[in-house]
Amino acid sequence: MEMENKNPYHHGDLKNALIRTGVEILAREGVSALSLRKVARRAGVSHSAPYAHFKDKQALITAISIEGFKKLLQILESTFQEYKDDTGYLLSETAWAYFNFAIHETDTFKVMFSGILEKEKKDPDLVAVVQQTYQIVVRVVSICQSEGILAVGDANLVATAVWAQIYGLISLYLEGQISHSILDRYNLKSILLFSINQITLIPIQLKN
Amino acid sequence: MEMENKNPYHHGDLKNALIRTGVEILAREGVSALSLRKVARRAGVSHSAPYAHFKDKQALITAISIEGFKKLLQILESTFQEYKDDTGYLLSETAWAYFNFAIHETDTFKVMFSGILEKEKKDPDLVAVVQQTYQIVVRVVSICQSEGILAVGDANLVATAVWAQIYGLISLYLEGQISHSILDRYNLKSILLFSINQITLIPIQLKN
DNA sequence: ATATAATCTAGACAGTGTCAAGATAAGAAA
DNA sequence: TTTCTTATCTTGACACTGTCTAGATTATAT
Repeated sequence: MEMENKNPYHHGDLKNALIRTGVEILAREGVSALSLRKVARRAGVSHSAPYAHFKDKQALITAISIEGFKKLLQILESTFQEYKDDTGYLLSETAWAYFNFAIHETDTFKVMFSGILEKEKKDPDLVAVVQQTYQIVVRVVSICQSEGILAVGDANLVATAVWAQIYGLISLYLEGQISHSILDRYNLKSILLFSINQITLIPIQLKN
Repeated sequence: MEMENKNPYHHGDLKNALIRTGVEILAREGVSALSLRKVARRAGVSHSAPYAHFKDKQALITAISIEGFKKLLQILESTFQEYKDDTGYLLSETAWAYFNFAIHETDTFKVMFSGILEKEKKDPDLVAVVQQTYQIVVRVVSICQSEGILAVGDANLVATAVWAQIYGLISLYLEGQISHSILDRYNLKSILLFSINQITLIPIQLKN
């Protein structure tokens, strides 16, 4: 919670302030409440001030998206550090960390992925941080392969399959597409674990 | 391509006309171009005429969504009929049909699932058709289980896992999150097949 | 100190979703 | 048939939105 004390009547360090405000609105009021004008208003500037720092609304969203990926990256990174030697739990804990992020930062997650960001707009910073996130999955997969937990083969392909599995489950859950009969009978952790174990060669578990 | 010939100066069978127009706009100009006013304009009525038939913009989108699910349902149904006895191909062809639908009707697919439709709004008709779609997956999974292609266990859970796998891959692809190195090396069919085979007990193939 | 560039404001434009009042037609009741 | 009622559709308004232009203000560099 660092603050820029200088309150220069006319300037601040907008850009970052706008991103922060955007992230807040996203977390508090959801993706549908995220408008450029509201961000500007909330940040205490005029409605077209953001255009000095962002080409578009899309550009702001991309910046927010990057912030989200950084946070996710950090979470996955620390999970990796914690379990990189406890290989029996590595995959499941990584998946669970991913899932947790999506559950708790739902709207950020939605903005990071689905719909809003079109694939043409490949901002280099975005691409970079997405790549880093993906690389963690690849690393986890490689270790699991050498431990006999995942089938051998092109680690990139396997990583894509694993990522699709986890991401698919998260998406279906967030969109309320997982049948009630399932949600009533099992908790999320079990469902996730079961799904992952469809992919593993030997069953793995979640810690605690 | 049935048409309502009667062109009653003042009335038609709006509601269906609005849905059709919406579907068209979605297919031709994408989800971001889908506005209530444009649909109305295109259908030749005033901008608030739709409110006689739909509570909301959301309600129109839900109706369009239902239309999409019906189409998907029909595709999966006919794929099922074609391969229900050719069990070696049943799972992969179902998955491929699903994938194809998503590729060709991308924006309809996006509307059907992600983001726009909030999970609170559970229109009974929508829920019903989604259920039917899901049931096909369950049926496919059950057959694959009895053929030793998929692991035994709660068919609902396995179906969820399988669906998550396929849906996840589709989503990642549509959002451009599948790494270039993979897309360059393999074609979509192979990637899909590889992913599914991570889940099967014995390798399956795609026809032709 | 002055010129140049970055930043911010104010105002406008064409869109949007939604609501309220009223016109128009269709169907039911008399 | 004529009248009443209800569904449908139009017009106009309101508060929003993203984006653009012109001008004010400040920082930076010369």
